[in-house]
Amino acid sequence: MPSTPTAVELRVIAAAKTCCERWGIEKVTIDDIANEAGVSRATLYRLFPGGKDVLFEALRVSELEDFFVRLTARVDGAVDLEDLLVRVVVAATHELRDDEHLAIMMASEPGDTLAQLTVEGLPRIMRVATIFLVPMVDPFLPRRESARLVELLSRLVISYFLAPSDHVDLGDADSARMFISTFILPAFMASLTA
Amino acid sequence: MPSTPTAVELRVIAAAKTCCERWGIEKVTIDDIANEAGVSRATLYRLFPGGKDVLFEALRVSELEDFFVRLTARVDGAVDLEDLLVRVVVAATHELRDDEHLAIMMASEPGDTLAQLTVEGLPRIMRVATIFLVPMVDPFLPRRESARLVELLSRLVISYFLAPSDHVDLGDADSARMFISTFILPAFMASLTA
DNA sequence: TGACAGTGAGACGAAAAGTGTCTTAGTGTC
DNA sequence: GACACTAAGACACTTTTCGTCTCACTGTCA
Repeated sequence: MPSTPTAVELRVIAAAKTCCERWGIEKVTIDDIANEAGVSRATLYRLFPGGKDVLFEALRVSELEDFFVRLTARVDGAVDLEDLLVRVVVAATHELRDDEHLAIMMASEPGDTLAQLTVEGLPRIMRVATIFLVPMVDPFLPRRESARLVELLSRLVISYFLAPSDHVDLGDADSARMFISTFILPAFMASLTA
Repeated sequence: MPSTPTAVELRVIAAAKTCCERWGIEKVTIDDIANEAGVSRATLYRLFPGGKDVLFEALRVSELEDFFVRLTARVDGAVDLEDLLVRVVVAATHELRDDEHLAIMMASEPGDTLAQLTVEGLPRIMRVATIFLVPMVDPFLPRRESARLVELLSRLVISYFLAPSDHVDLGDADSARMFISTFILPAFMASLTA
């Protein structure tokens, strides 16, 4: 939604991220972030009216978009729906496992971080995931089905990331392919256009 | 000076250390520490009247004593003064370099941490260093000279730790021996009893 | 059993920190 | 010279933190 953040906005968001990693979201103050960004408090409130809440919401959206931009880059060249889904799921799982900021947050503030991956944050994740992934799935499925599929897979990737299973490893291509062809694709078979 | 801290005191001090590493001394509150220690705020104030200042002073003394206890263990069996000094200096330098807590503090709050190694903290360091080291040097020197020697070496170890030199590496036994025999021992020659 | 030391919980007012809005003055651009 | 944008900081307000206090509870020892 934030069409294109300006340079100052990006600097402030980056500062928020830095401060957040250093002190945890609980301990950060608006002043900390303003100082880190080399920006006055007035400017910060002008850019993000609403203060901390709005700013951190922007940070999360920004991170989420970065996440999917990287993901998209790693998924190019899929030949069919199964191939596409496997690549997306595997890449997303690896992205999550390699996300340093996420790891720091998870270690220092598990409660808030989990909430951002589940109850509170899931709607936003779904929204951004839909924006990025539905267009990729569209060639293979009717729009309504694409959205349902993306939602289903997003939820599953997060769930298996948070609580790994003995039976499936969505970070492994073979395992992911088996999982997807067995449990996911059949439900969408009737709608398959290709 | 704290004859023997009780179990509760030790738990509170450990909690202070943990919180300090997690949030930095600036951001920690008494409540944080009390919670981490599983102790009520009332108890904390009862144990450390004066609050944060007194508590962190106790933490520093505690760390300092641990430091010298470890140091003492690594210096056993010196045969003469030069040998003893080399061992002490090398071991102390390694202790400093390997001190994780110190590294974390230095990274997150360089100002305060440096102050604790120089202007503000040096008197305490000298005091504890004297208590631990003078008895080890005593067999070789008159008491007054021992104290002066310990002070001199402590200052040098800290200085070379904070700002390493191209000419001397006090973490290296040969280099330290050269340094000590050239620049330190001659000044105390006249007093040598052995 | 009853005195007693040690504790957790939490109320309390005071102090400090943080918040959000505003004004002012300065800077660079058109 | 008008303009947009900003840093600095004053301001009233809210929230957090502090330090002290009381009170009830729990074990321990006599």
